[in-house]
Amino acid sequence: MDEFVKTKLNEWQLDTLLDTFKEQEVDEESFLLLDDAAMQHLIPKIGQRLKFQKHHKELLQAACSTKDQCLSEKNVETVASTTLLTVVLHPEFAIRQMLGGSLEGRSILSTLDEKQSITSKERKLLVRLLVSHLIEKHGEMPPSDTKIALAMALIYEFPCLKDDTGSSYGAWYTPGRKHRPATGFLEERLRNVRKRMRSLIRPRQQEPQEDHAVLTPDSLSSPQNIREMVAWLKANKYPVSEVEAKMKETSIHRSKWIRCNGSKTISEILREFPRLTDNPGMISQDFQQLHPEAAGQMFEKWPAIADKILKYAQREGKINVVPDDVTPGWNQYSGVPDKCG
DNA sequence: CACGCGATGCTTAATGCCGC
DNA sequence: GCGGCATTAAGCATCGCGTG
Repeated sequence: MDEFVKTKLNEWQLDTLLDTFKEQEVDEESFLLLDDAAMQHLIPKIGQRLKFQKHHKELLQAACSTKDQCLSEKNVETVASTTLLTVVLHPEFAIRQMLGGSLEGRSILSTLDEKQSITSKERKLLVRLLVSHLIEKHGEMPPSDTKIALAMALIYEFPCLKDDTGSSYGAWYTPGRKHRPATGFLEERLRNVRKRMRSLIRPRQQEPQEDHAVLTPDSLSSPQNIREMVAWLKANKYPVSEVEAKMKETSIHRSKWIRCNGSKTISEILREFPRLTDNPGMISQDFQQLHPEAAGQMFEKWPAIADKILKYAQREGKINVVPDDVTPGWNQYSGVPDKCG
């Protein structure tokens, strides 16, 4: 333990923790890197821990806001121990790595490096890439600390992206206060992503009957008939013509079943309807039944939208991996594009 | 009660698509 | 290429909920 840690603990009236910090060899560098898990380990008493967390957070924020001053004075060494932490604290927010993973990201990186500025179009793209990464790592509702960390990491990496708000990153993320919601490019993008996700899910959950109130194959069949057909389909792969006919008749039932109580995993779906994958054309037949007006477009645009669907499925935990190359013949997970393959 | 935070809805601007 | 239309995103305001 060094002088910095002693001073801080005394300052924060948490000197009873001195022994623990000394025992755990917490020095200035590791002090600044302490995360929630480490704090929990070091400070088992909740009251003390909360006080510590509060002061620790303030210290980090103060360090960041003074960073620019420090940089302008070329006092790099001072900066190293106080402001680099914002990036080190959240190693997943290595901005260059995050952007370097895509062609557009690399283009933005070179623009920022060369011109020290970006256009509004590039800024939007940058926000999309960062938020996509954020959602991938932390879900749709990342805590505000995480969003602050991302914004801080961004302006640390590219000081030209600083704004004239007090924090220098307020344009990218500003936590909510005084009855005002959080804002900033990152927050706004997150909000839009959430809005779109929910609008995709909600109508299906709320109005499954209304959607297909028209006469459709299985609206003409009794529930008993449907159950019988589903049971038959579980046990029989042949004759193919009969499988296709029964799959067609049960398409609406299947769609409702998949969507009821949230949604099903792919393995659940395939357990209930194994013919979806082992009989080519069944999924596209379902889609044709459910959305006849869009089936053609779906087929034509499949290569472009497959990747989006897979990424969404991965994020929702429906599948574990996303193949690099989604070809029209792909049917490893659900057989969705089997019309093509 | 004040505050932080997220949800929602609205307006406006930007962008994409399509037919000519 | 251009104009009209539809869709999407950004920005803002308001509301509700949980917490201290």
